[in-house]
Amino acid sequence: MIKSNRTEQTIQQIKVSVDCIIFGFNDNKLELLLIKKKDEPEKGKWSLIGGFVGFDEDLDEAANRILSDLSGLQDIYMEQIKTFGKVNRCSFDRVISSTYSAMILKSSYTEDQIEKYNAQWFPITEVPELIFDHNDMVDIAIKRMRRRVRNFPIAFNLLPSKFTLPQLQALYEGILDETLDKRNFRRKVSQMNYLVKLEEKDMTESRRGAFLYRFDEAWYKKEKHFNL
Amino acid sequence: MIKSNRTEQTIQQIKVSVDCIIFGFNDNKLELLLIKKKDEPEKGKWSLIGGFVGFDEDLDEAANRILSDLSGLQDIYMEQIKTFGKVNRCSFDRVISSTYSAMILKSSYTEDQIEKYNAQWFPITEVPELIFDHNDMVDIAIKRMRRRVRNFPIAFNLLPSKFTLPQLQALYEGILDETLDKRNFRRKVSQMNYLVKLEEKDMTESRRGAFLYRFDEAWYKKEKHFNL
DNA sequence: ACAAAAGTGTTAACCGTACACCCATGA
DNA sequence: TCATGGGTGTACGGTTAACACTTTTGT
Repeated sequence: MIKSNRTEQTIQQIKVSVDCIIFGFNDNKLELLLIKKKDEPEKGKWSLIGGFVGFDEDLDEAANRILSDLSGLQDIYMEQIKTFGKVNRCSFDRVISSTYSAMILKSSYTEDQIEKYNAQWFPITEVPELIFDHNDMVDIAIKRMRRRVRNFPIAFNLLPSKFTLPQLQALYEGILDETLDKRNFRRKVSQMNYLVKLEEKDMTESRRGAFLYRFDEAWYKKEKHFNL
Repeated sequence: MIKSNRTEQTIQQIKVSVDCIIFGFNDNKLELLLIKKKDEPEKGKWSLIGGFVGFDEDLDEAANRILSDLSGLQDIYMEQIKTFGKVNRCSFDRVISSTYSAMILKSSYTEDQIEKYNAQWFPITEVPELIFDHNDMVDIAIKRMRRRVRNFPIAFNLLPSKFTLPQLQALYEGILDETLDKRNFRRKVSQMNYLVKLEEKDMTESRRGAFLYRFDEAWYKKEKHFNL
């Protein structure tokens, strides 16, 4: 990083924000958390969860603080996706924005919070028109997430800590928006030793019941191989 | 992007910069373009090619302007890698920096320019200590580039427009820092129809001569499949 | 007994990898 | 003729993809 010969004044006017793309899972579909803007600019329109970065906070920290401020969600691990920096991306100000994305267990975000924060879940096939370039952000985040979800165990946050294989498969089918072969899917799962079959069954979905599984994170960290 | 309740004052003090990670290829090895800082802060130390983003330029444009200003290299297609935003990443100022990376034909950057801009190529195995978090930036860029180079035809800029297969293979071996099987490599190449074998031979490297090939970009865009 | 979801194996195609010799040429 | 780098094919193992029936249990 080198100082250019542009004046400090010019430089200072760029603002830095973060926008959070939060995925949840419901009814076998992927959903996206959006909020309705209460203030200008763009009051009343739908938006990602975003805000300005504080002078004294890391970019990553800012993402978490903003998510927590505007949704009540805390300690969510988010990954940086991309930084958007077109001059006119935001109508009234010069703002560059780094996007961060996470997947969460939808039930960790209560109806109370939804009302309190003026938020709403949207199926990703029905994302409304968003402010600025937020629709582009969402598109990129979805693509990236679909790529990563097959190679990293990032989707287990979208399920309870004990889950059945039909649930897991439905999750993957919902995320990827394609059907998967049940036997091939289960074979792959059975190769991942850190997906631990429990004694218990979940009896709510069928008469026969389906065995519950658990994702053993510590174990995964030793194997570091994931493929679905 | 939503306004937080932090004051505008606080917000304005964050500066936005871009750092460029430029790879070149020489003597079968990957090299990295660095410049020696002429001014404070960190005068005399090695640094990536970086600078502040202008108020009136897109982030992508800024990357190109800065690269051009500080190295003389023009119209290079760069990809955004990641944005670094730790509070203390830069010793004296609050600066967040987006990194961009490109691979260029080293001979397009003349000795004249190198002297003029106080720049120098370093083998990537011998990158010196850089200012701030620039070494981290380089590490991430190299990893990402090695991943991408196998799936996208981004390395052809490092070769003349006509090249031989031994050249191409040496390029890949140099970039990846591993040896590749000649027959497997050539089989893959022969499956990519947009790598067009010419009638001509290059006679400079051997008595027998090696056939020249050409990368047909338009053709590639139809097939969109690359794997080496 | 039947409906509804859970669970289970085999085969064929494909892809990645390992491996060794002949060819063309100029000196 | 020999030294040098260019060029070629095959066999094995692992991975993916396609495919249909049996099991359990509550009603």
